[in-house]
Amino acid sequence: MPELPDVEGFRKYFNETALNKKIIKTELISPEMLRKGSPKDLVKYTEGEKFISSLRHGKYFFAGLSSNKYLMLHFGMTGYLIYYKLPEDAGGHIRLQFKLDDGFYLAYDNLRKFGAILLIDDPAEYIKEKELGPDPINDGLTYNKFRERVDSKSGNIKAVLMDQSVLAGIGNLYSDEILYQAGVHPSKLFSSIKEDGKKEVYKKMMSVLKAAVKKDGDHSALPGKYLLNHRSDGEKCPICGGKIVHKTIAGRTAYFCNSHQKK
DNA sequence: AATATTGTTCAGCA
DNA sequence: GTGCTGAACAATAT
Repeated sequence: MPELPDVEGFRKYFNETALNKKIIKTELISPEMLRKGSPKDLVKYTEGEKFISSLRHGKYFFAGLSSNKYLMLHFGMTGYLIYYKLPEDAGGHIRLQFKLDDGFYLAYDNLRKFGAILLIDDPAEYIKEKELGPDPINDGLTYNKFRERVDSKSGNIKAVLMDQSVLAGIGNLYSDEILYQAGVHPSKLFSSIKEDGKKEVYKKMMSVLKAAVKKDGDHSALPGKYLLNHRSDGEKCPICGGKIVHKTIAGRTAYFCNSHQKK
């Protein structure tokens, strides 16, 4: 699930469950997911420490620790956070588990081991290292700023929206959703879109992300006119009655309406 | 049984 | 340097 709205949902969940709690025990069940540093250090800087803050940039989540370090989690395609009292209520693929001082556990579950676990010093530095673009929600991205980031790119609009160095947080599903709402074909070049269309892409990007953040990334809670709940071939387009089709664009499976998103 | 999958990164090529 | 494609990563569902 994890694109910007989903990860923001995890952050909220973290705030409601683990923030300001002390870690009694740290268990790294899948040490290969720790992409740098030693498991020993992960334990050293988390056990006995408190979670004191949380932040998110794009699809990256950071939990601030009282040891002055940050736990960075990337969720890949299948990661999520889960809070539970009984270990049998944990997900089936727990990779990292914290026992908290309230008797509950907070864990990072990830079926496929894409994603990453890291212990870092400074989120801002990490974001710079990764060359992540601005986060449209956190950074209050204006239309001018959006144009500044996107205008220099020559790839198709879907690829540009998904490029984390242009903007951080949009992936396959939400890029499709934004273009569907804006009525723009995913394989169009941004430069070939008329002024009005460009503005529409920006507006829909902001409104779709905001709406999804409000629903904590829960797709089924989004309005019926969203493509997210109609991502399959031959479905009737809830906006214009056209047909939903798919095609590989920017290396991913793009779904779009073959009638109101014209090339 | 072959194929697809909400993400990232890298090699190879134009 | 830019952009595109395909592969790799890993595990599951259809």
